[in-house]
Amino acid sequence: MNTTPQTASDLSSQIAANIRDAIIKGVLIVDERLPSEAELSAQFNVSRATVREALKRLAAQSLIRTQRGATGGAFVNRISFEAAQAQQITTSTLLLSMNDVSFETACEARFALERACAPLSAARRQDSHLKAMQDALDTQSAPALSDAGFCAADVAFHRALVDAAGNPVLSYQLAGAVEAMQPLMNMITFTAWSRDAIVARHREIATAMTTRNAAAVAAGLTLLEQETQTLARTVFARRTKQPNAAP
Amino acid sequence: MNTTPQTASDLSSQIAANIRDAIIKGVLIVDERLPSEAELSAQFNVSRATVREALKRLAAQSLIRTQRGATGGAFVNRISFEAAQAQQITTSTLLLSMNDVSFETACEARFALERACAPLSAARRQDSHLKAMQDALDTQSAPALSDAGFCAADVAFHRALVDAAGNPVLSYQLAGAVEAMQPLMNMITFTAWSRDAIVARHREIATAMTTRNAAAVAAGLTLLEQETQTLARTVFARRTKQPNAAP
DNA sequence: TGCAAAATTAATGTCAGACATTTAAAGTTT
DNA sequence: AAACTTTAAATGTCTGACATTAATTTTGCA
Repeated sequence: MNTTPQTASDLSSQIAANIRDAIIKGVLIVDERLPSEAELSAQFNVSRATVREALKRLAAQSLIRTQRGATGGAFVNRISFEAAQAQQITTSTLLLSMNDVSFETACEARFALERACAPLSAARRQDSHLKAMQDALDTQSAPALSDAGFCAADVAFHRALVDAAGNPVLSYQLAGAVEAMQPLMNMITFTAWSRDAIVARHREIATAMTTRNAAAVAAGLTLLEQETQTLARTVFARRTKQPNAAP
Repeated sequence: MNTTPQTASDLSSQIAANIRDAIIKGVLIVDERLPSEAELSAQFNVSRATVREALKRLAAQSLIRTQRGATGGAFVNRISFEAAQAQQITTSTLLLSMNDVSFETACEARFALERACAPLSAARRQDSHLKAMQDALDTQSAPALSDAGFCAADVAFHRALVDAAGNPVLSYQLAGAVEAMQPLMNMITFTAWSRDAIVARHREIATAMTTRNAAAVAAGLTLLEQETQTLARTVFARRTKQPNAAP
């Protein structure tokens, strides 16, 4: 397995890596208490400050949690899907914004992944998922909605679609892809016309979900992807011709 | 956006969250230097030790890097796909092992995602990808190979398939799904017969990739998924009947 | 003058020890 | 027995010092 082979010269990294490996290999199990900071500093022969820096690193990855008080200490954390998702979203968002990933590439990835859910979602969707999609649709249809609000409802719609697959692993993996697209989508100014087009596709997809028509869900997603790509190209092309509007 | 709404009572968490938000919102840009630890401790009115714990948290998420020496300091890091992948793999692996996700659920997610790549991979694959797949196949065909080795080659095969899609975002998102399955796969003891079956499916997929037959790639993956699920069910059923062998 | 060696400096990395705060458990009193 | 108090053990924070690193400046000599 890949056990972070980075040669970290500073002690706190080494200690963090050491404990991390113990957790990954199962030497330390969930909810087990680590030795106290004083004991760890004795074991590793470093100061308490150094141990603490190592523990903070692990806490940042949700690998441990700490508790104060008499029976407190550092405990191996059971990573929850929620915590993992939150981390993944942060990382994915920054990854896209910092590596000038093209809108095209990100969009393609997102819809490809979402189509992967279509068969499962169509088969397993509950009424709650249909309702969530309908609510998002209603929000998106409001004429006075801001662009940011429109995008947020868009995310809600697609997350409902993904969650309908009833597979938490799938939901987790896709959270990053769907949410990380939001800042890129926010760069687009949606005209009333383009909003109508998107909402129309969403409506088709929602209908297909209701009738459990997997192929139609996938087809709707493909159509939506094409229109989104076209829209983005148009917006970016116009912006290039006429570089900056008023600041 | 979701900006880690956790009410962290300790100062180092608050400071870390503060700086993290500044990076996410673009107040601090890539390669920009943060104030020195002494300056930060003055700004936030805390000791240097506390600031350092905050910085270590950010470093653990690859948000910053630090450099020693006269012109050193903490710099906003450009998160690389590599670093993000490594983190995602660690998180995904622990997530699966700690939440007793069933083999079935994980397997379903993995193949669903992989099928999402099939059309793109078939269309864009280069000779290098075919070669990587072929190499993995050759490795898997060796009769004296250990189970762990067989699984490692399996991962290599599927990663080549994913990378062939030529979409770095897709590769990043799927890295977690593919790699995190490995420990679960390692729980299975592959008989010679089941290995042959898997290799045969892989061969079909490789052939379909060569001829750029997207539908055949997807079909091959579906077949492989079904066989893997059946195999796992068999193995686990036998293990339940006859709980522990020699330790 | 030009260049190499040495000193300077500014930053992070580490240490030691102290005190503050939190929390559970043990002890005490009514 | 219940409520209160004390104790102890742990993390959280602060202070000040020294070690180490690496860029920059100064010095010294050919």
